[in-house]
Amino acid sequence: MPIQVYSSKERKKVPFVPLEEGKVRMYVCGITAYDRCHIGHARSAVVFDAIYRYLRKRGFDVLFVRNFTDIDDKIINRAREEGISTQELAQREIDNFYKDMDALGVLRATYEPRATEHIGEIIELIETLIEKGHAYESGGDVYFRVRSFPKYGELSHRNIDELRAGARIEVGEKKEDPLDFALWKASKPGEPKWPSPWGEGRPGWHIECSAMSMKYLGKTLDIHGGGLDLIFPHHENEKAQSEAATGKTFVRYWLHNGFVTISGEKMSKSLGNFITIEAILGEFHPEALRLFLLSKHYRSPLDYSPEALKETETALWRGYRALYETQEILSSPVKKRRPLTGVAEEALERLGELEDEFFQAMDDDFNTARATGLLFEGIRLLNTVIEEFKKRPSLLYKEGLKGVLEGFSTISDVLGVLLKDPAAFIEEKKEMHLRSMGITRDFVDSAIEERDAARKAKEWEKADGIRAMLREKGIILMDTPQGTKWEVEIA
RNA sequence: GGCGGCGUAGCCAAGUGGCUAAGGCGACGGUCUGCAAAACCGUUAUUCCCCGGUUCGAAUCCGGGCGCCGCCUCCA
Repeated sequence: MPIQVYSSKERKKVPFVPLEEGKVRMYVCGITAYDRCHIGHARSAVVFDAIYRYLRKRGFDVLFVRNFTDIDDKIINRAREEGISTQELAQREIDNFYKDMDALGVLRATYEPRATEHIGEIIELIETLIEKGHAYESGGDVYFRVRSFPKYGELSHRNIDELRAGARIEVGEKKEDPLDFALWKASKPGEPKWPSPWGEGRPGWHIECSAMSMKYLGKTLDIHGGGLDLIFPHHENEKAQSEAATGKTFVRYWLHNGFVTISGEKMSKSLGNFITIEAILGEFHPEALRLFLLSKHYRSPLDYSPEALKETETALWRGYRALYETQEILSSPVKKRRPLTGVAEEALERLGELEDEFFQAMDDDFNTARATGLLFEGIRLLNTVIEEFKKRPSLLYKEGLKGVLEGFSTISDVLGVLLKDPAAFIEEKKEMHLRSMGITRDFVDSAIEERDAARKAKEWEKADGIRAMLREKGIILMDTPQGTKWEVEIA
C-alpha cells in the first residue's frame, strides 16, 4: 500500500507515487524574514519536519528545500523603521528562526536558499516568461499575464471571471489586467535594487519560489507545502508562472497545513494577535510545543491555549518518567530468569504491534494525531511492564523491553519527541526550577535528610511539615524503596 | 455572493460502512504508602449536534435543519 496524501488541487486523498522511484523532491515555503516567528510558523515547520522525517524513515531519498524570503515590502518597511539595512534585518530574523527551530527539533532542509542569492535565476525565468508571451514589461515592472494561462485557478478552485469581478482596479494601474501580478518591481529611490533587463529593481514575491524550487529540484516537484493561506494567491501564482515557463506539471502533490487559532480566533500578523515561539518557550518545554502541534491532524485548525500546552507537557513528563524507569531496569543487575507475568507478556506483545500501526497511521495522510495516540499507548504499556518487573524482577523483562524499545523509538524519531536522554531531561528541568526558585540542591538534600530522620523517629508531623514546605517551592517528594527522590512540579 | 471545513465523554482529540468508538488531560474508586507522590488497575460516550432516508448493518453514505469557523486581500 502506498502512502495516501491529501492534495489540495484534487481535494481528496490520492496515492503518493513520486516522480522518480525512491526519491522525493519536496519544497516548503519558508518565512519572510522581518519578524520573530509565531506559533503558526512553528506548526508549518514542525508538521513538514515530521513529514520529512517520515518519508526518510520510509526509505525515500528526500531532497528538501525550504526557502527564506529576504527581500520584500515588509522587510523594506521594517528595516526603514529600525534604521538598519534589509540584509541586517533579514539575517537577524533568520538567526532567530534557527534558534526557534533548533529548540523545536526541526531538522535543516537539504537546501535553504535565499531570494537575494538567486536574482540571476529569477531574471532568467522572467525572461523566459516574456519570450513566451506570458509576461510583459510595464514602466520598469514586469507582470505575469494571468489570462495567458488557461489553467489559472485550478489549484485554489477559483473562477478567473469571478476573481476579475472582485479585483479592485487601482488608479494609475500599470497592469493590463487587475489580476496580473508582479514578477519584477522597479525600485523606488533608497530601496535595495539589482540590475535587470528592465532597469534596476527587485523580484516579486511569488517568482523566487518558482526559480529556487526548479533550480534545486527540477521542473516538477513531488511535494509543495505551506500554510493554508498560501494556496491563493501565492501557490496559484507559483504554479501559473512555473508551468507557463516549462510547459510541465509544476507540483504533483500540494499539501497545506491548517491554521493555529487562539481562543478560537484566527491568528495572524495582520490581526496583531499572534503569539511568538519565543514567548511560548519562555513558559513551556519546546518538546511540549512540538508534541502539541502534532497532536492534531495537520489539516485541521488547532486552537492554542496555555492550558492545552500544559496538559501536553504533563503527558510528555509521564513519557520521560516511563523511559527513565525503563532505562533503570535495563541497567539493573538482575540475573534470575523468572518467567514474565501474563500481564507483562500481553503488554509486551501489544507494544510489539505499535510500530506497524504507526506506519499505517502515517501512511494515511501523515496522521500524527493517531501516531501520538499510539505513542502514549506505548507509554502506558511500558509502565505496566515496569510495574510487573518491580513485583518480580527477572532478566526476561530486560530482554523483552530491549526488543520492544526499537519499534518504539521509530515512533519517537519521526515525531521528534521523547528523544532526549530521560535522566538528562529530568535533571535539566530540576536545574531550571532550582534556579528560578533561587534555591540550591544542597538545600533540598538537607531538607530531605532532616525529614528522613524525622520519619525514622516516626515524627510524622515534622516530616510532613518539611514535605509541605518543599511542595510550596514546587518540589515534590517521592518515598521509594531506594530512598526519597524528588521531582519538580510541572508548570 | 462564490468556495471549503467542522460539530465524537467535563475538556482536547483519533476513528469515515460491520472488530470492545484510539490516545491525552481532568474527576472518582482501588492497589502501593505511616500519610503522600509517582505508577498501575477500574469507572467516566449503549452512543457520535438534530430530524428523516439508504442499508442486513451508519458516528461513518444521502437529503434537510441548527450551530461554529476559514478562504475569496499581505499572512504559516
